[in-house]
Amino acid sequence: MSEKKSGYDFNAIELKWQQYWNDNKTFKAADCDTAKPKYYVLDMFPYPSGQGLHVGHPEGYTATDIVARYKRNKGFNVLHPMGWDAFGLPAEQYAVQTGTHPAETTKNNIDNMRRQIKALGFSYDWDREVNTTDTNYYKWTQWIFLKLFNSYFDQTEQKAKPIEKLPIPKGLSEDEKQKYIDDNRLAYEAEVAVNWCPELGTVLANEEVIGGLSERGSHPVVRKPMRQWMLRITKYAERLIDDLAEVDWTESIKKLQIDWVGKSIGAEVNFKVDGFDEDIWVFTTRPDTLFGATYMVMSPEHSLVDKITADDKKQEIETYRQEAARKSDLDRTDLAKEKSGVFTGAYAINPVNEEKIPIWISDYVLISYGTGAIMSVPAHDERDFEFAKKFDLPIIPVVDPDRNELWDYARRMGKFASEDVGQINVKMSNKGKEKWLDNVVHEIIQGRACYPGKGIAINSKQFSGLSTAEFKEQIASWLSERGLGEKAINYKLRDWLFSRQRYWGEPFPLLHTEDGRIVALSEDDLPLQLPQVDNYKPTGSGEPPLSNAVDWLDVTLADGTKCRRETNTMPQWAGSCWYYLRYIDPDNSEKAWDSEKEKYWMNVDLYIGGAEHAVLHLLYSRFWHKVLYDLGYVSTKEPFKKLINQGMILGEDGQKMSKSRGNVVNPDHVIADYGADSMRLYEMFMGPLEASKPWNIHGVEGVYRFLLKAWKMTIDEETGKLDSAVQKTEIGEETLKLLHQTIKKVGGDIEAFRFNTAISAMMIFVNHLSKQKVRPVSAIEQFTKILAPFAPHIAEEMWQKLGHNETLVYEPWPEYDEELVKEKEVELAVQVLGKIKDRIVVAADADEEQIKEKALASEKVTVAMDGREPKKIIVIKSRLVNIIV
RNA sequence: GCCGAAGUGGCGGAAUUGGCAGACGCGCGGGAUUCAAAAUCCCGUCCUGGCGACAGGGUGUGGGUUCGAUUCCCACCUUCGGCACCA
Repeated sequence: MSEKKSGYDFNAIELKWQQYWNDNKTFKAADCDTAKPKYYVLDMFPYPSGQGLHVGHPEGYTATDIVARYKRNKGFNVLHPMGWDAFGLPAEQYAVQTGTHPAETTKNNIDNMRRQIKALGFSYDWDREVNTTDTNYYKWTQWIFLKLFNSYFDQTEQKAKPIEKLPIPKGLSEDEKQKYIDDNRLAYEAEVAVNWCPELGTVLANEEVIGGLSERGSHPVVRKPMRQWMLRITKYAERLIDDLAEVDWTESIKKLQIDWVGKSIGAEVNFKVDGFDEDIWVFTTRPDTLFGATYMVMSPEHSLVDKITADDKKQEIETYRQEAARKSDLDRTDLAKEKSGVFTGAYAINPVNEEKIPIWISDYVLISYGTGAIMSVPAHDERDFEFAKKFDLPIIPVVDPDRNELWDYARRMGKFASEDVGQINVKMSNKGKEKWLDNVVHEIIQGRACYPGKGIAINSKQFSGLSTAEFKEQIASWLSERGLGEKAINYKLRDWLFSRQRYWGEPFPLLHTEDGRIVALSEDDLPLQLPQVDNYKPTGSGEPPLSNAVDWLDVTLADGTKCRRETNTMPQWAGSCWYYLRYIDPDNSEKAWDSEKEKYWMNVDLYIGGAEHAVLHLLYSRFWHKVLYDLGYVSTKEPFKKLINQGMILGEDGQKMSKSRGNVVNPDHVIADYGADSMRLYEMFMGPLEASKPWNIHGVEGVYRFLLKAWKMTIDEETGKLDSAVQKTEIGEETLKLLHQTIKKVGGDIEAFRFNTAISAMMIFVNHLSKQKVRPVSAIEQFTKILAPFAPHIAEEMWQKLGHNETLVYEPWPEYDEELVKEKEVELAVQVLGKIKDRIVVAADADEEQIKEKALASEKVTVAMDGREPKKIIVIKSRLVNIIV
């Protein structure tokens, strides 16, 4: 399209100003400038994919750019950086297929995406660009890893400390001492079950496994314990929840994080195994139902299963375990609707009543949560109830339900788990409801139905009659006194599996000695560079690709000890966990960042990115930040003050954009046809930042027309100079009022991230001003300033044509006068009994009496009142009048 | 199943300490300009009835609170996003 007859040659204008900003380093952020307040605006940095930018990226980037530019106008020293989260699988897979080194692929992709991002005119300080795959960057990722490795978590102080300060129990041998230390590090090695695909020779992520088969090629996948590096994020569970109070995030994102951490309070209880000298610990949130525990279930992976299984059950147990191993975590829950399990032949002793209860294994018990074993109380747990029904195990009720809670529970369930009670009917009469509840309670205390709620204890010896809450308290002390259990807190959050069997990631700065010890590199030996390899595939035995780097692999220490390097690499999260800190001091070769600069810039005032990172990235990042805080490297508890998740931009068909649907919009084309300013403006005009909304190319035309109109009200189409209607005169009353209203609205909307309505206000102003025969220069100048954060190129060009030589990036934001914003006269709706009958115009400061008088004087109102007397007259100033008769 | 967000014209959306529903933009209809078209400009545009002034209805559905509800409360339906037996 590229309509340039109007003189609005956006391609030329945009190129010109991008060049200007670049040459003049207009957006360079000054470190530690105490003359100005600082403002740190951060985008989630992108993975440089071969597809390049999609229209979703610029949405968040435009929002932050508007804020960054606005804050500069408001006198802030703004830090607004950009970089690349460049490790990751796609470049590695491309390397496997083509032999191209991932570094080369990555560089090309970055060059392309940088070009695309620059074409949108964002005000980044490009001198601070970071790249997680750069050795000068990942040197410090490795440095942080060493900090984790060389720290432990002090339980009483609830913080990380250097490992040298770890108190070591007396009387340990050298080996035991070493093991004790290693077991307390924040980074530790463990055998964990991973999704192993023998055919592909690699470990797969949960989402790469579908129905027990690999997503690529449909090969069988099994759960296999493998040696992995883990990070002790669970130590920070409590603080990750508590410190959310300090940040300005929406309640729903906070809740997402809280639920992910998944704190639950209960007790761990010790069950002896009958005939063995073994203990099985179980975690329960309902220690008050111990008397109702009629059997026990262990996860198939539980370490005691082999030991306690009776000889005649071994075959059956082994078969079941193998079946369970074949299922991924997802399949276990999704496909296994019907409960399954096998009896081990062994019995446990219930500590409260010495009853022998059978021990089963079943895959509904997860090895990774709690202790990997549960006590089953079928009368008060739905899963246990289902299992007991299926295998005909006894059900002993121990809670007489609280009737209110039972009613709520039954209503939520929609039905009740017993055939003998009729369907629940929400519209039941009170009497009917009581009768129905009587029946249900009867079913429950007969053990024919399950009720998981609170109530009064029954069948629990000396504890009978206690409320659930009292019982929990008393049983906890009772168990504790006898050494049979303790209060305990469990979290759904697991320690972070931090190693990957990949090539394209940060190498761990660790050595394995011949005799099995682990030695960390010293900080002086960093960076540990990624070696060249001929083959990017894992070896057939599942060894990571780095095992192929023979020259790199073997190391001999100064004392002659022979070592092998760690061949796993870090996950993509590692680099993105701390990039916001490197932006503060990106070229520092002595330190990860200077602490004066850190104190000046942190924390991040505004962080915008996709909702897909609302849980993991933010949790991991916050975890690292807290460790760095404990060790004194950062000055704030939390990294990100204000967080916003932008919504998704859908295709024109309202579907998620994807290559297969063919509905992907390429920003390059939009910029070529309508310009970057139109692209930016449209992405903000579509709707609220946080909502998902469909792309519509006609919408781009709409905002383009707005820019064109703004251009034409300023510039003469023929001469390219100021239009003759633009004159140095006083601004007329009406225009002045609208101008001040617009300044107020746009500023307020930017502060509240309501960019769509800010643009609409500017449209109203341009619609008004472009109709005026004479257009005062000062009105246009002020308008240009408020347009600038949204459409910076056209604004700079207009600013220049208005006779200014300097960029308007640092021009002060226009002030508005509250007096001028106010309307002098207002129109009120006059209602009779809530229905609008007429409208009256009154002075803005008219009092109630005057308004009433004027309203009652209306002829239409008189007709509508039909001779009745007003009983009450409600006056809402500047809104309406309602007459009640 | 659980948790979260949201349902407003033909479309994207605006309006909430409860006070004139539909700002702004798209699309559509009509007109101007043009040999004609594109572009541009002007007018109209929630629905129903009426030539009309006007009347009635209207914010997913059904109730409730209120002088007054898109906004608050209860129940339900639908869509999207997240989680997945967490004892």
